[in-house]
Amino acid sequence: MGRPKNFEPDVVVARAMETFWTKGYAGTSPADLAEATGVAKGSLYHSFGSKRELFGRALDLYGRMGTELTEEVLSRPGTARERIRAFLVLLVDADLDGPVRRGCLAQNTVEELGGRDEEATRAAHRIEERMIELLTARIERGKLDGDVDRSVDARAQAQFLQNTSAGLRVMAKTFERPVLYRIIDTALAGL
Amino acid sequence: MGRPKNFEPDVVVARAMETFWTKGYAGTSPADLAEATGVAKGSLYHSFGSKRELFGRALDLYGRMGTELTEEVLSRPGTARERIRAFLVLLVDADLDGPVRRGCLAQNTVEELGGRDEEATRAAHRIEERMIELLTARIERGKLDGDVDRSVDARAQAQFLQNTSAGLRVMAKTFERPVLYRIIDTALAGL
DNA sequence: CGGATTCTTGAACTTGAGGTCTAAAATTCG
DNA sequence: CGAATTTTAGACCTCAAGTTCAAGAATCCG
Repeated sequence: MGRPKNFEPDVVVARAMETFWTKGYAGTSPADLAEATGVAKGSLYHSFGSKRELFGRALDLYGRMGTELTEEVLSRPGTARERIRAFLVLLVDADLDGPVRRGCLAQNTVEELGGRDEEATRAAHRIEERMIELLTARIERGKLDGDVDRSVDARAQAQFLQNTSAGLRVMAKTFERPVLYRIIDTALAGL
Repeated sequence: MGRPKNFEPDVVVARAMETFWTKGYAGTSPADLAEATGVAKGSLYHSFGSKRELFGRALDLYGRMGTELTEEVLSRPGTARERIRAFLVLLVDADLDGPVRRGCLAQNTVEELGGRDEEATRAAHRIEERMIELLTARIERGKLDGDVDRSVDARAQAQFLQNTSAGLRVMAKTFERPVLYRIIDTALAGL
């Protein structure tokens, strides 16, 4: 029944994600996507409908990958504080070690499309909310483990840490590593 | 000699700034600028050279206005902590009370043009550095006044606070006021 | 007043983005 | 094998962004 697709949709979405992440939504042209994915423009439109839809899939994938990575990093052995530091350091390092400092796709989306694309903005917001959940859970566990003081408001701390992370991902675009590391140290003083 | 301009360049730059701030660099077309400033496209090009150059002037103005406002807010009577809280609250309120949540122009510029426009990125970065200077100075003064503990590393705190501010301006695009205020409270715990 | 000079403006031009369409190619099923 | 069905590549279309320009308007100087 018909000719089979010549590409793996998941791979195409992943490559599209990389491109959007690096060049931004508006900054990515259909031609860019065709080149990045190795699939011709016509086929992309046939399979994904529009640039905007493909972006939606890419953002979705980004959220799932990010959540997964975060869970993984936070659940490794150590105190809440150690694990959260590792998490923040990872974000900074990932940005600074890459060829371009691209920050966080969800955040970039809010910045670029905020106010102009309700759905994309909400999707990005949900990703941020989920990060707060994961941080909250890790802090709660720290309380049970005894490495976090009982008086700490886990949710408030988590929101604060998400804010710190958001700041870092912007700051990482122009500031150098020692400054960013020092910010992490200062931010963790309250845990 | 020659026909006089029939507009005030400073006013045009200020209006252009508002437009870039609200719609982003790429999102602002020459037609938008003509409409916002009341000056015909051709005249704008005659006077300012290009969209990019006009943006440069706008960003410059933004930096000066921001610096001025910050100095003003930080120098009013009160402890360092009170003044810095007022400063952060002001940023959040300004964003949430406006018709659109536009964040910080300097930061938006880094997000949008980072990596693609070296000069704009550097200009925006200088604005952020200048904020750190102002915060550092205010904390140092707090130490002299006796309302900040001598053991505090003023510069590290200032960098951390700039990071918090950067985070808030992104978070303010999708999170609600109580969350943002709580983040401010948590961030100020170290002062 | 005439001319030199500088400004104003709408129209015209160029380019590339975003998207559609089609003819050819590939594959499965009967 | 051939019919039916789907994918593919890229030519093609439309539209707006960003810029330039030619023609006219206002001012100063002699």
